[in-house]
Amino acid sequence: MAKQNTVFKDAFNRCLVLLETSSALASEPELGNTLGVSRTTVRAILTRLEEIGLIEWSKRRKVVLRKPVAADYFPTEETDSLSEIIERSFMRRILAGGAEPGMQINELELAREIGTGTTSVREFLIRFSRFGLIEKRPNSHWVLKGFTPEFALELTEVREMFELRSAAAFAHLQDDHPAWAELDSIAALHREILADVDNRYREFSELDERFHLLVHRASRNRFIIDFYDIIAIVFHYHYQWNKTNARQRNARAMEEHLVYIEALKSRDPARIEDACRRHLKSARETLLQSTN
Amino acid sequence: MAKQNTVFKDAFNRCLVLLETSSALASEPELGNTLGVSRTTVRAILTRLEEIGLIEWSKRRKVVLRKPVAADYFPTEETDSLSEIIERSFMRRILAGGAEPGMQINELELAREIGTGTTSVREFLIRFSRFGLIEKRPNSHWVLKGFTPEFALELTEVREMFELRSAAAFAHLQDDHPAWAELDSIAALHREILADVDNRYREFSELDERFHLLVHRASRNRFIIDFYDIIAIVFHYHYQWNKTNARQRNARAMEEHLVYIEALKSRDPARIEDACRRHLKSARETLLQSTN
DNA sequence: GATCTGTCTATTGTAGATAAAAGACAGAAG
DNA sequence: CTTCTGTCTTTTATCTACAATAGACAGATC
Repeated sequence: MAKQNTVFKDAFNRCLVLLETSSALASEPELGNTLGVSRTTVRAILTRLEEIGLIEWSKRRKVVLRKPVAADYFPTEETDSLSEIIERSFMRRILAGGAEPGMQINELELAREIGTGTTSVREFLIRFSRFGLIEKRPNSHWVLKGFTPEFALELTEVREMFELRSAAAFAHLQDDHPAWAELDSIAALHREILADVDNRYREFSELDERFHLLVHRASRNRFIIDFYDIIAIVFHYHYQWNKTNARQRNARAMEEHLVYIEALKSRDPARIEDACRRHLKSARETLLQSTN
Repeated sequence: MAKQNTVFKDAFNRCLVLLETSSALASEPELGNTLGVSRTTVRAILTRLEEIGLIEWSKRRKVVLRKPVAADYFPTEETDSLSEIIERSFMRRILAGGAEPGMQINELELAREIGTGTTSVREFLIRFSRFGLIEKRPNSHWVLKGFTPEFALELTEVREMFELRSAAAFAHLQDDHPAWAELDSIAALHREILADVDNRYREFSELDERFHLLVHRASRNRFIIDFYDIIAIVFHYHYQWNKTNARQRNARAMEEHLVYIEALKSRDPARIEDACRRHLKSARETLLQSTN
């Protein structure tokens, strides 16, 4: 295969979701916009919808014949892009276990294990190297530096610098800046989840990312915002594979977030700094506990 | 061609330099160590040295027959690795002119212009993207964000945070830490160059990088140290293509460095911060002047 | 005349192949 | 018994090819 058609499959599935509720389909360019794909892909989707008898399609006329059923969807395994698959597979290896710092990483071996070509693995490793967990020996292998306490400390040191500055910048956003509305919506979601924390504590991971990214954005500095990718990926996988005390940890973090959010809304620099520091301190401790 | 033999050619040239002074050759593993290449490459070098009649070689016996002459060397164009060629060629395009922010970057076109395959260009762009000057639209082209004043300001904002912290950390290095000796050697070189600044001001670029990298290293934080790559590459090409007032600018920067170095040696936090801030301020202004 | 569709072209994402370079191992030489 | 060389295998760096996807343009439809 030269290229996976995951863009098509994923967009197709999302199109089926649209059809669940709506009984009509927009024009090709409009659909492309909605699904975030090109018209070429839209036409491939329409062609398939017609093939499986979901619609009748002739030029502008698109008649929905029936509601989609489970069997119409592509299996979710087939809708992940190759880079997502490689990332997950790689992160599992290095965060979830058995990967000693100093270990060599072999492109060919990794590619075979994941069932993909070497080019994709290589490109993934290059992209991933900016996270500071691996390093290349030119003309030779990659070296795993490992998810060690040093890594966690270096990461959080920079994070603290960046987030304190971003939080301070947040206080100076215009009153009508959309970030304030987003902040309220995030706060509301926190309260909702906390009210039913036993069942919904797993939603914290995504919320956490949304909140901190919003704060970092206030810096209006691409390097600070981009750096948040590293935090996000580390915490994302960390939450996924380190479940000890998850409910309790998440509840505590959400309480801290709410204090932090109130501080931001007060625009009082000292209060913001205090709330931010407190939260970052406990985030650092959480992360440190899971290093090897 | 599957792979350029630039490693071989470059190591071969460096081996000739060794032969200029020395009249004997060490064992294969030792030579490999000296040149930083594998024994496979060392043997390829020895084979060629024999072919062009520079040595006689039989097992452990290596007899140098004559001194190398200019014609023995590979031309320098052939010793640059592909990624260096791509980097230079790309930086010239975006820093030296005619590249508007928002412009699309076409992998195939770039590859053709540089005379290389698309894979190498792609990998370069991925590596380069961490510098914040370009951005990828998935399944589509790259977008040039451009060497704009915003870029320069965002870059220097982070740089200032990092360097102030690193400089402060420098003051706490052990007395016997090798960085102190390196600092002295850097200071001496500054004085040397300043004494003959009209002829030697071009050496500043390299010296600047050496000095600031030394300071950043004191942070012992991989993210801070890695970030210095961005500064280094930007300033490197900036010095190369923006020659207006170069002599004067460099002289001023060197004076500032000397004050900064003295401050570091005093280990007085306030004095360090002051010297560091002054220098960073003028570095920022220099950079800003050359943005478009 | 604005927006749509049919058709065509250009570009990206990925696999597979191959030369260069690294590196492993056994036997030779000190 | 340590270090070297001869030989062989493994891995990386790079090219080329090709399907998926994006995107451009002209004529059709509202």
